[in-house]
Amino acid sequence: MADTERFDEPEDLDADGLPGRRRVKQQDRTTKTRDDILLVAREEFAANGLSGARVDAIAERTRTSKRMIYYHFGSKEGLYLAVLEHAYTGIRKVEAELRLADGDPVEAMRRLIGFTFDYDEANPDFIRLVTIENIHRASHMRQSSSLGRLNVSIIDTIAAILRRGQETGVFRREVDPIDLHMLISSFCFFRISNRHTFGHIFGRDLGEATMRSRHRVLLQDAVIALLKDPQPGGNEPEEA
Amino acid sequence: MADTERFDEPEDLDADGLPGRRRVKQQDRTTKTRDDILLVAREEFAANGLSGARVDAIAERTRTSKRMIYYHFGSKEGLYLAVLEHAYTGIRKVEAELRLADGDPVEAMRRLIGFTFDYDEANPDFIRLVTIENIHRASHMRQSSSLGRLNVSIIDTIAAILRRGQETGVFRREVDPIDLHMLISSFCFFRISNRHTFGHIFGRDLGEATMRSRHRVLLQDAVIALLKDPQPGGNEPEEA
DNA sequence: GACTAAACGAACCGGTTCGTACACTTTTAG
DNA sequence: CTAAAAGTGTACGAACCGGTTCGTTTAGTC
Repeated sequence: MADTERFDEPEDLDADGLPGRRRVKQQDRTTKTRDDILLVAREEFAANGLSGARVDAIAERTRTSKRMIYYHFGSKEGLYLAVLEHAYTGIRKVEAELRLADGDPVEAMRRLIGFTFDYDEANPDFIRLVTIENIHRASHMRQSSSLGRLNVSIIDTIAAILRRGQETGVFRREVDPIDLHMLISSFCFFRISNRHTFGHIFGRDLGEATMRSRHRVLLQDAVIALLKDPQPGGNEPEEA
Repeated sequence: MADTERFDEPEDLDADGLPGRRRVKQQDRTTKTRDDILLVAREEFAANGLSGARVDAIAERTRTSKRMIYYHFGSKEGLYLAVLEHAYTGIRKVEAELRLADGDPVEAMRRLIGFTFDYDEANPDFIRLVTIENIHRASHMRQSSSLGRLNVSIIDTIAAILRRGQETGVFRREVDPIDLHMLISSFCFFRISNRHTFGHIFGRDLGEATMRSRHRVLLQDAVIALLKDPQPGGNEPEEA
């Protein structure tokens, strides 16, 4: 016993009054080990998917052993979930640091789009993890309490920019912030997630720098054009 | 022998001069068997990914046996590739039937977007297969000769609409047709591919009908607004 | 009816993979 | 200092799974 039931969080912040200065070192080392495993596991899961990933392969590339993976994370799925949570926590933290409340709404919106674009570009592993989780119909994500708690500040940021733009009069169309976030995200995400099939079919390397900057501006322009457009959505005639 | 090297296409159109009318029935049955396997395999692969899919599971749900899968397709990967080719052939065929050359460019563009939107919505399994193939970095796709031959008529269609719009003067911006296709596709694709994670995080059911039609119009409006917009792409100031 | 080749089924094999038992060391608490 | 608790490595088991072997049935040909 004491072998199982260890995973799922540190939980050992000296409960009693005494400081337990000694414990810090151990705690520190444990965190290091966990993080080391987490990093390698992220790569492995991102590269091969959940069932494609090999626990042994992860263990080999870690400075610890497979035994430790099960000690800390309980199971392959437990490890996967931890990786997923870790990745999401990462982006949420960065998103929360966005400070775009002031200044020209158009410029702020361009910035925000540029940020999302760059983040996805810089974090293909995160994109892959999300993709994989979708293949599994977000079933692991749903089991996670920590992922449920995370609030998504980027929506508030978008909403704020939108409101200011409407007050100023530059944005003449009302758009749901989440819808807009989806419009932005989808393009940024797709560029990374589908780069291989899309690139192959159309004979393009989506990683190329010139294309990257062209796409970045394209998305920004499209969103701005949409927001400035007064037209409340035209009808298309039904099937001829 | 004669056991391997059977897969990869019918190839048995009576080589000699004799008609071989009888053969038709047999050929027919073979096609039925193959298609039966292909259908079940598509579901299994779409549901569980390449390594997650179980050949035994596919065999069980087929009216034939595992033996037949290997008889017809050679290997698990061979089967997967066949499924992928089949799926791509499907959409290419439908795309080629689009007739949008005439009429109002704006209306034609709305139609085209609506078509892509609806196709993705109606074929989640296809979306999943593409997703899975991207996880594997399109490595199987690259091995396929049949997928290389397929030309993508939708790009020509887009280009034609764009040209007409520019001639008419309604479209004031020049956009690369493939870029535009990507902008359209990404949104339609994302709505399906990421519906689970996105839905969970934002507490939304992306399958809901009201949201579906709202998103459909949103994308159409965004693209049209972009195309009408004369501005050749504004700069965003660098990091403050 | 005799013959051939394709279509098929059951049982099986060998390698892989997740997870664990056991034995051992290190750290922390009293 | 001592005992409990936490951390660690090795080696292995049991299930699983892709792929094959071998033999049988069916369809078509002469």
